[in-house]
Amino acid sequence: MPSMTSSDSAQRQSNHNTDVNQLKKLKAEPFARRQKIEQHRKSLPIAAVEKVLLEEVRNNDTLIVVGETGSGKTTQLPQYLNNGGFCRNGGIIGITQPRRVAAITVAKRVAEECGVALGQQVGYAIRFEDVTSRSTRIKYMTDGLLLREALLDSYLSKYSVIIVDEAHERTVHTDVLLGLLKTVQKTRSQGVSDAVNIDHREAKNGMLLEKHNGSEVASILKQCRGKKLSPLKIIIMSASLDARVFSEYFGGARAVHVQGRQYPVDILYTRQPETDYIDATLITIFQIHMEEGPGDVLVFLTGQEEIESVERLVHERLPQLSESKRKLLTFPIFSSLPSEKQMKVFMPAPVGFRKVILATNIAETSVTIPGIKYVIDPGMVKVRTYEASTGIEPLIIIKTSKAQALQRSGRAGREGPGKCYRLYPENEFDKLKDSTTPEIKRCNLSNVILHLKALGIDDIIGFDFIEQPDRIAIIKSMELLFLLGALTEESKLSDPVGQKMARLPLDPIYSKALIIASQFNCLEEMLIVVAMLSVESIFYAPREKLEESRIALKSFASPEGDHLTLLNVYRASEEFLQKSNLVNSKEKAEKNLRKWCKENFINSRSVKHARDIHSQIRRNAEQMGFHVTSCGDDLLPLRRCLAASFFLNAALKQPDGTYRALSSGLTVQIHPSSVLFRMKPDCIIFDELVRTNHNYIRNISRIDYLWLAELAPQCYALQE
DNA sequence: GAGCACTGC
Repeated sequence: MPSMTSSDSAQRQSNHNTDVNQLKKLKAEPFARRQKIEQHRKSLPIAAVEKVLLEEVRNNDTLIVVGETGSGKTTQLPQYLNNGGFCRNGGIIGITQPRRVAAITVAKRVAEECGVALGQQVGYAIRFEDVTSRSTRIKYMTDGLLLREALLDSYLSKYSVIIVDEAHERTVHTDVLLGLLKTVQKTRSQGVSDAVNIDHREAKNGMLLEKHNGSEVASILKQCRGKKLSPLKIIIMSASLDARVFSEYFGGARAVHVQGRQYPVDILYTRQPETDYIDATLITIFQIHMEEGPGDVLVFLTGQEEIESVERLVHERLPQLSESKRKLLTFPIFSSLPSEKQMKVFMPAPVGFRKVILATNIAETSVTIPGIKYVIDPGMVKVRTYEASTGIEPLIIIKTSKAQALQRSGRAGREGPGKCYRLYPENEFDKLKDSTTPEIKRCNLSNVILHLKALGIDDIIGFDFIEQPDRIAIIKSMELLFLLGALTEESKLSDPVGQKMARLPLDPIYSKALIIASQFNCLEEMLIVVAMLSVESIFYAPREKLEESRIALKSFASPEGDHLTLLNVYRASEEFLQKSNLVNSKEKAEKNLRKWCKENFINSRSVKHARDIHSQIRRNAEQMGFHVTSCGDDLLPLRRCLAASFFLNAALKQPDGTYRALSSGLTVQIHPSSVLFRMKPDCIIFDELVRTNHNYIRNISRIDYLWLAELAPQCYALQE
């Protein structure tokens, strides 16, 4: 699957200025192609109900659209609304997606269907990338991005319609957005009288913004005071057959069902429950290979370890088959797999060969692999959970939900009729939960709370969520925010600390670290550390090259800990890139950087991501008036700032070499990947606590015990 | 002396 690069986006941005050329190109476009697009649009199931849909949207403020895969709802409905006059008076139709790739690919498709250049009437916006312009009327975006926009414009006043797509996935962002939209819709329909009440908060946000963006804020304020806000239309789109939850949440909103277009998939169950689903998976793979016609196989497993062991077992058993039957190739895919290896699943198998794709959940929604005819679903999934009492978020393996099983089997019917092998008996299916527990019920809520508070929503427990999060989880997260100084004793967002933390797109602890660092002249360094902590693992150590990777790591290692080590890695990569830039083109320099990363056992995707985050938060920090200064060679202030922000994650060495986490009282161990694994300093702070065989802490720095009482007196007092 | 699903700002 083609991935976006920043150079792509730069090119697209420059396209905005070449309308004339675009027009010429469009005029020259073959008539046949346009006709083909029109034909395709008319053939979609949703086309049959275009008039009904427009009528329903005109007559109702909120509408639920239930459409299965292939209905065309995501690409067509916004076009219908645009043609139906819903963008009159300059209103924008916003469509939110849970994933970035979806926002990009759908926007591209719709721009093509409309015959316009991407970024003009049709565009998209995701983090780090805004491909929209003043003329954009249909805007695809991630739901998280719209939530961010709401912090600057709490009425979402530029949108006439907001469509929340894939609402059935129930991500945290979707759930918070639904709650917000409900409030915004109410306020906007009440019009100008109530708007005045919120002006106070607008003004407060405005204060923060004025330094860099006074005109934008002024215009929002003017909009709110001067004119009556137009009502907001909300459309919730879901693929789940049960629209009731959404309908009830929006006061009995009407629901329209749109036919999907999928090929039939035969569902096969086992007669008996399987005791070992890995073994059952293997048997099924070979059964399909020996007995079924051509077509590739997609197997859903829970994680990297399972994928690698199934792959090994398949190759062990393959030689037992007759030579003509050995034409079977396996391809693993999971998110942490380097992208060049991920790409391989998209390549067609050589003639006569059958591809077996061993995938995690990534193949459920995030990537669509062509050629799949058979799906093997053992019915298990690995999910992150949240323990409010300890704050740990352990990963556990559980049974899938019915909705998930349906989603998986649907992967076999995209190009023709298919088969799905569920490795459990049919009566087990009936016992599965209808849908997956919404993320908001199993995650840390500190960011959600910070966000809602910044939107002026103070009563979190009383907030009208579509599904209420755990009361205890809310209270725990509020406690954390209070200890970080983001909330006052009255649970109000503090000014300026809480206000500033809410504006940064980071974990609250990281935001706090930036605020403290700005006061101790080491913001330059902290911006790098926080960016590096925000991405997936920076180092990778393939089993076969363990020793080599260890030597590579040593050249960056700091005796003070992992935070300074990450700083060293970032600086080394920057230095390499700058030197390379002097003698190479930008593309060549980036390619060289990837090579440098590989040689040093560093994940180049993570470094790229960290650089993007770094430039974003650096800009944010400057906009908020922070002084980005460096502490130079003396990194003591940086370590003190780490202690002052990560004080809740402090741990003390015990006589047996394990550590005691001070706030939770848990016994923890330094993860073997840490540079401090052997050093074992007396007092440390850590970034993260993960539970596997032990309670492991990761990303650790040595600190002085006395700093805790000095820098976090709200938590620690010196004992006599 | 270890292995962590997937997203997102």
